[in-house]
Amino acid sequence: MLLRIEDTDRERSTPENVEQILDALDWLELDWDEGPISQAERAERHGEALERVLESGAAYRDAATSEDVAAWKREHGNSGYRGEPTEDRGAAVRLRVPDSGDTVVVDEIRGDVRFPNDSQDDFVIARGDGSVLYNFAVAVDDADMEITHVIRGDDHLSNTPKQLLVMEAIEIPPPRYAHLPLLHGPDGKKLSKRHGAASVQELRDAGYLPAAVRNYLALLGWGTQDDTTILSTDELIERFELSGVGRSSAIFDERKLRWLNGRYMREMDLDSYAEAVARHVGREPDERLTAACAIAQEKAQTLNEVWPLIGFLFDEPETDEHAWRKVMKDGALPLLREALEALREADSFEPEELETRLGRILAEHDVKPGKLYQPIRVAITGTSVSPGIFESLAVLGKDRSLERIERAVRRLSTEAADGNRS
RNA sequence: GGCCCCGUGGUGUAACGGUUAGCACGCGAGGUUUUCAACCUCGUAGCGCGGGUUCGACUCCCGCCGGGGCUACCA
Repeated sequence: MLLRIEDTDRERSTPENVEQILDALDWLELDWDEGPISQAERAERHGEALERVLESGAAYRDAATSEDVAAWKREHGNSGYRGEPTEDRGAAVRLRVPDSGDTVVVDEIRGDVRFPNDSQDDFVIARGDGSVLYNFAVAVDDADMEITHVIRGDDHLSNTPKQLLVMEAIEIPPPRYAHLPLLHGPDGKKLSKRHGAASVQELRDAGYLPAAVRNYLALLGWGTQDDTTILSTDELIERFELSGVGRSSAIFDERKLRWLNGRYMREMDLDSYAEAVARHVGREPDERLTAACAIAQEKAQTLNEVWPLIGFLFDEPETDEHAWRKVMKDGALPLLREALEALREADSFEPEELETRLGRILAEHDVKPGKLYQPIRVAITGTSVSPGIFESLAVLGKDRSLERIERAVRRLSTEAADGNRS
């Protein structure tokens, strides 16, 4: 099965444009091929095919401009435009569409879709300068490249009869067609590069995993009989059926993608996880990063969320003043001082020992865990949200932990003194 | 305007002539808990409308309404 990748965005394909699409395919870990025919060769074949249809009478030159056609339509109602053949070599070339009958698209997903020929214009297949237009070019390419399946967005369904008509004119057999439901943005309009929010590049930058994106996308417009949600790529390949694809368009829901991505993130093995995080934040994976990932893996739904959780282990954190004010009050200072002592005496600085030592303080004063742990958290991470407190301390290490808590104690003391004075 | 496609909760879907219309995300409540997540339990909400066909319609037919796509000497 040879499948043509079709950019559904209505832009002229520029090299940058194509580059982007190929990048996206690579990121999604999808295989692709440049195809058997070069760009130059294609142009040549288009020219040949054009000559052929002109000679056979399947197409003709017509001097009418688009304004002329519009005027013609106003006069003749909504039936398809038919032009007047001219000898003018500079005129555009139109394909002669039959006056009666239907052109029927046999679609693997939608069944037979009939398009009445009398409502179809004799459409332009080549400009006055001889360059061919999309609907003509793809039909010729499909034949030349021996494309067997054209699987593309629903927005191309109405183009298909034109392409079919072209293939009929140049006497080549059509490929099989399957028109997938379109993806819509939250605004209900078809998703395109303009939507940004859901382009593959955006998804990558937002920290989603290729496997999760593949899983999520497959579920838009398609589902298994038992409605399974989590499907590995192997399972996807195993279970996917074109015939099972739905017909209605789907709205892209990033919240569900987030959830799904979180599942994939949590199930990754630590090394791949650290590697993915490293690549995402532009660092080299090392032992420290791996240790950091180990304590954050349960908490992040996207790669973007990882660094905010572990950044404090690498750089001096900036203090979230809101969190500070919320946490550093009433009993915080004395508890923090005690914690400092307890931690100083710790020799292993393993999570278990830290929990024991700090737990003792809790028991002595009969305070809720949050009263002690939140101040420590803000002291060492700068924020009130972080991985588990014992793990965080352990990975940060004794010296740096003590240093940061000391600093917090100093600041608190100063603030208390200032408070008393005023 | 013309041609075409589509219509199950907020979202993605399952069931396709007979079910209390299932599942997942989200949302809400509770539990667990050192924060945030995660996790567990319970709950919330749907067959666009109107006619047929049928003993029986979400499922079949027609109409309407709604959404979308195409309608370039663009791709």
